[in-house]
Amino acid sequence: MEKNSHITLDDIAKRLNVSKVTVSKALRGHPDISKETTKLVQKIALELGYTPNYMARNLSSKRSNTIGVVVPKIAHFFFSAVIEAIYDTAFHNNYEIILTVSQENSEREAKHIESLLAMRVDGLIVSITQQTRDTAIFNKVKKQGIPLTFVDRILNIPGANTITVDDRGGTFQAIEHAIKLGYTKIAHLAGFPEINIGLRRYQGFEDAMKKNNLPINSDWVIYGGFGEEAGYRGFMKMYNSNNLPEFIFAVTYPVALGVYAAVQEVGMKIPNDIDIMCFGNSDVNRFITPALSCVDQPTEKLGRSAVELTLNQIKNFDSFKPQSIEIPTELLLRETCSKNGKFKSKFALDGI
Amino acid sequence: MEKNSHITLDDIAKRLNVSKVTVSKALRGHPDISKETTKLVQKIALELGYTPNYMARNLSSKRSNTIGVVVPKIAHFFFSAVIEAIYDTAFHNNYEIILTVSQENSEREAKHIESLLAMRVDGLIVSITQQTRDTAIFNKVKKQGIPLTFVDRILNIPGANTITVDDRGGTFQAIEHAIKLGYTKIAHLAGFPEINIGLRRYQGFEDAMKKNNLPINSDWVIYGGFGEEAGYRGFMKMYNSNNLPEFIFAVTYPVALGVYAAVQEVGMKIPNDIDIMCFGNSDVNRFITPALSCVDQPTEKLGRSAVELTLNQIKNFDSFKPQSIEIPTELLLRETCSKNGKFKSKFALDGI
DNA sequence: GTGAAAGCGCTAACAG
DNA sequence: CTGTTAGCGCTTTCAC
Repeated sequence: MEKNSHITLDDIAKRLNVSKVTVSKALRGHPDISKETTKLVQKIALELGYTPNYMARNLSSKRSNTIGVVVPKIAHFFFSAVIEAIYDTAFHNNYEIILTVSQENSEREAKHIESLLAMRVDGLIVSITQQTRDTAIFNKVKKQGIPLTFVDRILNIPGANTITVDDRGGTFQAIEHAIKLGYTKIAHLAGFPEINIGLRRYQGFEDAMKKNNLPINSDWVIYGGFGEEAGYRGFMKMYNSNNLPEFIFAVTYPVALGVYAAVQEVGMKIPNDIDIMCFGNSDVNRFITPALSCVDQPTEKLGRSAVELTLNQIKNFDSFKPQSIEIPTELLLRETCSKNGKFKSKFALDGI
Repeated sequence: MEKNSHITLDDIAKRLNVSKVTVSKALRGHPDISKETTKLVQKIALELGYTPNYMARNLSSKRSNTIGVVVPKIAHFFFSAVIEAIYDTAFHNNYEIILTVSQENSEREAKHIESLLAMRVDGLIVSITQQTRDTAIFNKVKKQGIPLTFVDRILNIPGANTITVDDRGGTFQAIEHAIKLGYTKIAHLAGFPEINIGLRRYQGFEDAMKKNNLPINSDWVIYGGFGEEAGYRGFMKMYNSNNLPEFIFAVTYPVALGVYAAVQEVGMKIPNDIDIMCFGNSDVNRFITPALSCVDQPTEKLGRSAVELTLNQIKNFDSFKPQSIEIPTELLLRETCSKNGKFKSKFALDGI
């Protein structure tokens, strides 16, 4: 029960009358050491309850077997799913993850990155905050030669990898679907244009409208953020000006939920009075009434690719060329924006 | 851009013709060093882009300023909220968190704990998997003198702290509420009795039934797990035996969602044909129709307390006595189990 | 196959 | 106030 009473290599070595080098090698299964010695060492190590000291190991080997991760939020469907995939992939590659949370605060983000550098992570995976504009800290990361991969919310840093979903194409597909259903008066609650996902999703909207020769009504393109309030306010603005569209595409699912709230408040009904769809899936999309159709982001693939790409760069540092990967999305039709009724029940349970 | 070209204390020392001890102290703001030297050192450190090496620091100081965390899941409302609180609290105390995810797999849990021990975390916070029965690894943690705090899903380990919510009292309150509304035929979908939350919630159910002289019908106490399928199967079992209760208390919200699915499938309606409530809140509770009343767990407080307690033990190692904290819950009434209609609209947005 | 020597970058203890 | 000495526990040459 004593504090700081750890068994060391030397303890094992003395017990067996060998040197600690032998023990070190045996424990790592180095071919230098004979089978018998190796077995013996491992037996004693177990017996003594030896726990290696990674700090010492990493200090002398100059690698940490660790990837640092910075995300803006955890308690959010998208991020928690991506994070889970990151953890899984790292685990299967025998790497540790050190996760930090910026809480959408860019100063905190920078602090976390400093810490991660100080911990000598072998690579870094970042999804930036909504407010990140300064690139200094990221340039520092690259200057120290640390592989850097941006996920979903990206920055243009020379030498960094980026992994995004096809925001533009996914949105395009969704809008085209709405148009095929007969909608022509189409609104877009668009987040912020300074953030890449806001910009790209808007472009997809624009693409689809142009291709179908539909006018873009500037009253129906509303910026204001990615949260519920943005959706609520966005709808109310259109409602109060007595100029409502037939269909709304929301930049995120919380924005769509804000619209649901506003629509109910004014006594209208989705999807009959006004129809809606959004970018991004969540549990709520599935269970809300009417169930909310959306552009589904492959979170698992995003997280996995981020780790694999970073690992790849760590292991092939000299020959590696920075990559930008864009992952396709899928249209997930439920009760909204889906007149044909070909959707699964929202209560359909997986595997039953 | 070179790999592994880090500035060290010595580099700064040589530049200023002082010893590296002076630099080390100056950088940490040690009172030994004069204001001018300190300032000068900090200036040069910044200029050179110095990043301290925590591995070296921790190796020699024998502390890591780090708390290890093991949770069964991330992409789950309850855990992601607790984790976020853990991160926040650690951040404000200048501690780092190393989070690992067991994916409800006890072998993986043990592996992660070994890693965290090897990283020499100063303390450990754990919420065990559904299948954890073996206590060996936790005893090892205590043997190494590492402060250990269990959160929500606990194990009985001598010397460990536990932080739980009042599962028994919260359930009691919920069942009493249902009884006051006039229900007497009450069912409980109860998870697994081997897990503390399963056991405690069942006890709360039992308490309320006994106190109100209501019989407990063994056909209406159904075990089977904490997920959606458990809820689906539990309801179907009662339905198929032509013996339905008036009210169901679900051990978790996924179990309740499974019941929603089953109820819809057989063409019944909640809350008129059968009413329901559950332990645990989530976004879905709020947005589903009818909105699902529940026992609300104070996730923020759980996470915060876990970190504070662990930190307390780290800092007062010798005088510290292990603690068991139980945090009260709150009844959160929405559209189910709430005949008086005094609930807020499910679409009510915070702060609007 | 095995081990002795050197050092990773830093901090703690003590001496000046 | 500043510097010297000695490690922390491990891995990496390079001899034997």
